[in-house]
Amino acid sequence: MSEPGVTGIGDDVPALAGGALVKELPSTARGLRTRAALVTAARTVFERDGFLGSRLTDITAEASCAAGTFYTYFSSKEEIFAEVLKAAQDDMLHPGMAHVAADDDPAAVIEASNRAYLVAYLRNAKLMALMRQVATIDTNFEELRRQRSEVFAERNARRIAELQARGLADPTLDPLLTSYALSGMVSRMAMEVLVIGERDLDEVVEVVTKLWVNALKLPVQPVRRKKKT
Amino acid sequence: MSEPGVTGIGDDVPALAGGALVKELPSTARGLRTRAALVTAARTVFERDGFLGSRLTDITAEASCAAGTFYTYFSSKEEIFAEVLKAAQDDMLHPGMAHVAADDDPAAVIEASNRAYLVAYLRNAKLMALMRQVATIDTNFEELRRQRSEVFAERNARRIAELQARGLADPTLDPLLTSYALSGMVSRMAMEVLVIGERDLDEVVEVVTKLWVNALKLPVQPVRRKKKT
Amino acid sequence: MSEPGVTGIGDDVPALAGGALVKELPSTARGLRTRAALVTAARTVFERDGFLGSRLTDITAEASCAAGTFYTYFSSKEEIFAEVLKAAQDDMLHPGMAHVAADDDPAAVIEASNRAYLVAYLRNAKLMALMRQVATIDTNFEELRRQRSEVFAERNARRIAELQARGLADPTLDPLLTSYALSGMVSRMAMEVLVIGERDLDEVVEVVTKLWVNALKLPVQPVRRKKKT
Amino acid sequence: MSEPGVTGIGDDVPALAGGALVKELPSTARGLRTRAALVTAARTVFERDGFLGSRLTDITAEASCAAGTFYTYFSSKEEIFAEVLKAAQDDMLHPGMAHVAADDDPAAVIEASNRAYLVAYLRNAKLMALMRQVATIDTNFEELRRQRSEVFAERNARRIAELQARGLADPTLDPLLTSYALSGMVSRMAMEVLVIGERDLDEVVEVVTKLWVNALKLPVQPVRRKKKT
DNA sequence: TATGAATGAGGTTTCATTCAT
DNA sequence: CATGAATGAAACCTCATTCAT
Repeated sequence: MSEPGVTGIGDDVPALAGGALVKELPSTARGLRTRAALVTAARTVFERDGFLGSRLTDITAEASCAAGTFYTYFSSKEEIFAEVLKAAQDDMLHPGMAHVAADDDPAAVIEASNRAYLVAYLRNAKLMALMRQVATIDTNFEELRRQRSEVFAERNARRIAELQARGLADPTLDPLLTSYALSGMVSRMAMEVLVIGERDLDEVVEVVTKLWVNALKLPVQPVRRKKKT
Repeated sequence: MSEPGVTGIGDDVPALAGGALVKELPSTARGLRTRAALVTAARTVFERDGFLGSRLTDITAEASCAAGTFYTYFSSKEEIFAEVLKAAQDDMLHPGMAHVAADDDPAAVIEASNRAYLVAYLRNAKLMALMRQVATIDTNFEELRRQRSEVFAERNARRIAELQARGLADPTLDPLLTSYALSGMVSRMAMEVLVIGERDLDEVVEVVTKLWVNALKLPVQPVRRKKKT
Repeated sequence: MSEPGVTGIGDDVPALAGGALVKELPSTARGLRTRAALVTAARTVFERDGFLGSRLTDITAEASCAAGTFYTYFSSKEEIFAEVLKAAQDDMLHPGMAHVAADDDPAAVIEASNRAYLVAYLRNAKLMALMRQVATIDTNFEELRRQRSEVFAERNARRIAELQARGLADPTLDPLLTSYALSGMVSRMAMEVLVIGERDLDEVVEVVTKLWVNALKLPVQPVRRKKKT
Repeated sequence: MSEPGVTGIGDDVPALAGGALVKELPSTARGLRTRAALVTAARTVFERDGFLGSRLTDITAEASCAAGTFYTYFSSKEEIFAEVLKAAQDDMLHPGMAHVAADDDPAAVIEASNRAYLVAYLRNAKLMALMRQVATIDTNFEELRRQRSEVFAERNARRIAELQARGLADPTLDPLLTSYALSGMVSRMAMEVLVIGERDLDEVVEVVTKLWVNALKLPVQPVRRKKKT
């Protein structure tokens, strides 16, 4: 969910801290309920007050439980934030990415991919902004973010290389760097133009797709226009 | 300095707070010296520990003065940070942007522009990272950043429109959105690939320039290769 | 307790701040104990060092708790001072005002009233001095004091008007202004002569009562001397 | 000026600190000018912000001089405040107390005396409030205030004794205590009713005079009504 | 598990006072 | 005498974290 073409936050990228120090899941039903309430409350509070602006007691208050209860399940604000991300990721694993026939023309695939990404971004805009903030504060999250970008960039780089191999894309472009640049471009547009600038989704999809196509010098096929979301 | 083609941080974009509530400059030489020492110390400390990680006493210690002296010149960490930005901006007003003949082919202009931007970015990489952090923390700086992006995006949009008018660029692209996208792309590459990824400058210049050229569908002229910086 | 004839600090005069922003009472016994300890400690410290001279840490030290604990229950020195006043008020609600038969002669009523006031004043002398100090510092307490004076002045004014109606008091006196003057006189005597001047209580009671009686031109009845407290 | 019948602040009561530690007067004209400017500025600032609310730098700023200059003439806020009082006292030494023939009836003398007091009080209301505040803060000023009250109370006590000796006043009243009570009454009315309550001067003069006369049981002479101010 | 009071380190901020120029 | 920058002690206040119940 950090880069276009993505279908979830972090996908299978391993969680923070490697799992060693993280508290175990509660065994009782009540425990599970409380824990879940805390995670939900944390997302609400974080989105309302920002990561820095939130106090643990705000979160426990929002979850209607005592301050001390927090430490039954988490050991820090960072840890519960990671949990919020994970929950959101689960919620985004099935972004309903329009299935495009594998033999579709590359431009259509790119457009579908970009649209799916931007739609998901918009739906989780606040969380994305939050993630951006936390990444500048906590090195672990910065690293997490970087790892994800890399995963996606590499995936897209493979696609680009493939298109080059099929003689469809400009062969003089370095696939990985190109992928970083174009993926970053879409991600940037999502925050700056779509969310902050409040531009229309279709407009943004159109322009980034056109720029991808042009940049890669893909041959333009007879347009089979897709209906809007 | 937030977007490619830029030659300074903010250029003539007005500073934060408009100057009304800001403490006035000291009248004596000694005062000016101390104030300057604080600004220098602040940059050092901020770059070393981050904005959040820095305490005012770290700054005064670095400047070898008493804690109270800070308040003689500034009223908050935010205020001295703004001053650090301003000082850096002055330092960057003459980035030695390679002069390109006005009649040069557009690709050459774009390349020069991108190179100048990336070089300046690299030189102030830590400050840029800092700015990114502060923008996610303090709305005023976020706004400042946005205003600057806008200025540059609009400038580049005018260039693009011009190229379209001259029949050199893809006329179907919306100039402003395209500008946002491509400018953002370079800015993103600066931080992610050049600074964090530690990729070679020339490599990055080459790829972003090629992508600009392709994206705009500029005609490629016989290459007159520029010497490296 | 600010004016003669009074039987408590503020009686039913509403407390400062209306209770809206004030922290709520703790729910546990331990919390109530700590809170009470703080209020007691505050009174001790305030009476010893004055309001201005007291630091919050003096209060928490006296209450044997950590500095931060203060903020669990109060948000400022003013707030805990209001609480000290309230506690004292409760302590003074039953000043054992000598019951005087309603058909007693007015002079006897006045004497009993003045004596009750002065006795209570003496018992809370330090707190009264404190209140005087705080009223000159904090507008809210000044206002509180004023409201109380008004309440009592009006009550006494009604008594005076009644005596006038019964043909017992000088009918040319404005009841309200007279009440302000005579009530203020007793209150002043309490602080200046009784407390600071350390004069004998009976002496003061005698003179202020005689002055009230003379001033109102009450008829003097055959004296049925009351035994001293 | 602290009690009725008074014609100046402190009259000849010795100044604070006995004169030992107090800085000497400047010898040059410039010095005298600066010092005077500081005293004037101090009164302005104190009356505007209260004693506690005023910072030395506010005073020097108001006097248009440097912070350090303050210490050329005074060693503390208290010291300059004493100086403000002294200056005001000089300004009030000639309150134009209506001259009353010595053989006038006592009631007329009392009325004239009360009126003069209340008029002067009104003219210096802010300073009086200030004095009240400072007296609760600084023991020296409290003592100063007490000494003055005493001086006036004793003076008035002598008058009362005289009236008793002439068979004009109730001989059963203790002259000193009575004086304290009645003088305090007027002083109290000045602040509470005249200044804070904004009642009409004549009204207040009338009631306090009548109460004095009644309280002392002075014989009422055929009224030779004085014209109002 | 849940509670919520208690803790106290750690930062900020003020301003009377000094002193070199 | 005047200046005004520098000083630094002193107080405030917050909030993550612990722990007895």
